Amino acid sequence: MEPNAPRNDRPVFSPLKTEIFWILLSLAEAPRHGYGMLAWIAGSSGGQVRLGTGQMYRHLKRLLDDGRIEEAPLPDSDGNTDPRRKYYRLSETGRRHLAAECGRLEQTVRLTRGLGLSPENRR
Amino acid sequence: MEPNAPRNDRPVFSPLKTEIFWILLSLAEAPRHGYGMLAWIAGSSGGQVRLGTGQMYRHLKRLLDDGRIEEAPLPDSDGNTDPRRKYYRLSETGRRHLAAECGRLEQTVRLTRGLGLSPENRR
DNA sequence: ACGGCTATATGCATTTTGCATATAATCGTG
DNA sequence: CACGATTATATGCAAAATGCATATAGCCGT
Repeated sequence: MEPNAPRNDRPVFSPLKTEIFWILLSLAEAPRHGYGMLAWIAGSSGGQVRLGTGQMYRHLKRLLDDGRIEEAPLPDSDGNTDPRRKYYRLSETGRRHLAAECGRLEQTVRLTRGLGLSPENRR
Repeated sequence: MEPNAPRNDRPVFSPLKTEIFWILLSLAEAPRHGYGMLAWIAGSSGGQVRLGTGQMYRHLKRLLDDGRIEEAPLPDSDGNTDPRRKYYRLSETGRRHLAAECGRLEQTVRLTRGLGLSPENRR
């Protein structure tokens, strides 16, 4: 084994870091704009996933470049009031990546449980 | 809401980044040394979690300082051959943190599934 | 018209990463 | 027993990512 082997051969669907996972997840239900995603993530994660606005918008830029999200038209639900809002949605690739990561998380949980880690001692 | 609020009030059991999770997980079964942990992680994650030796030993140092792992005596299983080997085990805190994170992952998976992400389209 | 929230974006010091490399001990094989 | 391959821990450094402050500006109620 050569633990220092280069890692640039990363597949497209490499493991997602927590923040990216949640950003994609915040778009699973419906298109949102950045600030709305921040609020959704704060709420849905119970405040545990913490993202500043700086990180959010930088990640959005990269996810757009990667083709994992794409700009979406203003939904009807939006009163169309604020011209600053930019809506995004998952691309097909982004949705698959999210599903793949969820599968990975499931496997990880199974492995962890199998090693005797109980759901007690939470928090 | 103030999405740019400071985040230094992080609780002790903040979400673990993937690499740290796997490092702790590699100690759940039995004490190991750094290089052994690398091999275990590469195997158990199916090669998906990639850690170089540099990251590993720097993380170990930090986890020791944090009190989430502690040095352990050489186990009998080890032929006691190599004096370079340093064994580590989970501290009680580390084990709780690992269990907590596993619970968090479970919740995340449930939420994700609830949003209609199917386990298909894996990889 | 003022203050507070919504919304996107940039600046910058600090930290973290990826990867190469250093150092050294063990082990198998000729 | 000398050698090369592998095991094992550790450091160096350029590049990237992060935390947090700040800039900019539109909305909304009073």
